[in-house]
Amino acid sequence: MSFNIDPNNGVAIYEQVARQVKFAVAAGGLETGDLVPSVRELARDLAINPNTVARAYRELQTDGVLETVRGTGLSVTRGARKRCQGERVKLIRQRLRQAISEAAQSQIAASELRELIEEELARSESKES
Amino acid sequence: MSFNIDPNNGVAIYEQVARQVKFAVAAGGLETGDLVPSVRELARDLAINPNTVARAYRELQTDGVLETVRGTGLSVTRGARKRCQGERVKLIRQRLRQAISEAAQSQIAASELRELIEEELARSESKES
Amino acid sequence: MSFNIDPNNGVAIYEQVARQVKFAVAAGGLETGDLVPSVRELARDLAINPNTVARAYRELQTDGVLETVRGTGLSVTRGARKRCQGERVKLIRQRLRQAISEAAQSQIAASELRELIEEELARSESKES
Amino acid sequence: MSFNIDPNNGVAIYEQVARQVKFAVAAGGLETGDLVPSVRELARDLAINPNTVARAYRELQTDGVLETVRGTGLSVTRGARKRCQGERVKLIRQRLRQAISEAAQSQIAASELRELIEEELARSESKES
DNA sequence: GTGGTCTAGACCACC
DNA sequence: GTGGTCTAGACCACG
Repeated sequence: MSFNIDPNNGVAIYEQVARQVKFAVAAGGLETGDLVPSVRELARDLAINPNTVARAYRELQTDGVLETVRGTGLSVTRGARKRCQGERVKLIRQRLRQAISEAAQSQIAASELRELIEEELARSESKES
Repeated sequence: MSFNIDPNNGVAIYEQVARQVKFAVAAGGLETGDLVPSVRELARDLAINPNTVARAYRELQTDGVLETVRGTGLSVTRGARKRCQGERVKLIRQRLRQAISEAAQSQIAASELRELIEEELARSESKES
Repeated sequence: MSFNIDPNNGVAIYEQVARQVKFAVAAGGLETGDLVPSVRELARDLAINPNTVARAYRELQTDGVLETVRGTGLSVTRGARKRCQGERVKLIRQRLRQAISEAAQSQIAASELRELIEEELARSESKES
Repeated sequence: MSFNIDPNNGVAIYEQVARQVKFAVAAGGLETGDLVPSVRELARDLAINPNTVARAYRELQTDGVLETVRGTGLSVTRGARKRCQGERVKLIRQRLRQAISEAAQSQIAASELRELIEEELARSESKES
């Protein structure tokens, strides 16, 4: 359950946090009743402001993924896993669809698109390592 | 050269305008020396704020796609087509980079990502035909 | 559409703001497409922090009551009125549920509770007239 | 003297405990000189934090309902019953008044309010059984 | 001008 | 210790 935040990828930080919690729930890393890291702890770990974490957690509450346990923390709800599982791939599909649509508008063929994604994959892998 | 604007697709309106001009140039719909519609006219046609069109045209001037013709309007520059054709790929790269970054956060491996893009490509092709 | 805020009535300020907007929509004081006061303006008028207003408006967006009009402001959505009229009852239901739960803890029977509510209804009616 | 705790009804748990002790005293379930369960025992029975019970008992001491008996525990004071009897209905009245006031703001008529409370009563009864 | 995001720091109730 | 709320002030993109 180690999150990584990219502050410059266009997606709001609180949104990145919320997503990664959802993905952890979907993957089983967080199960029903588990407590998520405290606002302050996660903020410290990710080197971001506690309010930003709080906002992510608030969003997860309204999405029915987390619920408060008074004076204790925030725990994963019963139906959370099911709710989260759909989202993982769905999000990426959306992005890819957008990219493909824009590529089509620019008259870029599928073969060229495949080359581009291979180049970008290679680029990101070299960056990670 | 009929543009369509989607005010809620996440992309800034001025950006959508600028792109579609660039695509028109890249595709040959607008050739060297052609005049683009006046700010007021295009704003009226697209039902958007003239400032927004002005900003798009300003961006296109900065990018060397358009140039002012004194007392006449804005025309497509000589090197514009070539320049726009390169831009074409740049935007897609950006999108793909974003998708890859998000996929990594969702713990989606490169192989799975390749599968997804193949699925989405197939999907878009079937939709076109 | 004049709001009044009571900072010490136990209900969060942002919640009071959100409710009063909802009630205004439900009552027809704000119609589809109307722009709500800007974050800064309302904050000034109510003498509260702009972030607090922003939070109320954000809640109203996730509730589907408001939507952003880029660079312009926030407008009332199409289905908002209907949605708000439903919310109206929902809020009261919540309150009643709370009262019933407390009554049960005090071992107050349903019949006694009915009597109490009749008394209080009579009391409020006499007060109004 | 079996208490029931609803951790999500908006009322603080220690407050729920304190109230139910008061109601037990008012109803005669606890008489002058009776010892209340120890902090640890009650905490175990209700599956809540001992600190929470301790806080409830502290409040009851401040309210003059309980007093310490050295080396023994906490016992019900002499004047406690009379003191507690007034409170039972008072709290519910407060809640109902609040609900009625909010209903009025939302333009919900008395008749509709009666329907709502009947529905909620039915709902809570079905839930109990 | 508009909303959106983030940071910083404070206070509160609750466990 | 926990989350919830509020304030203050900054920066950004957009129209």
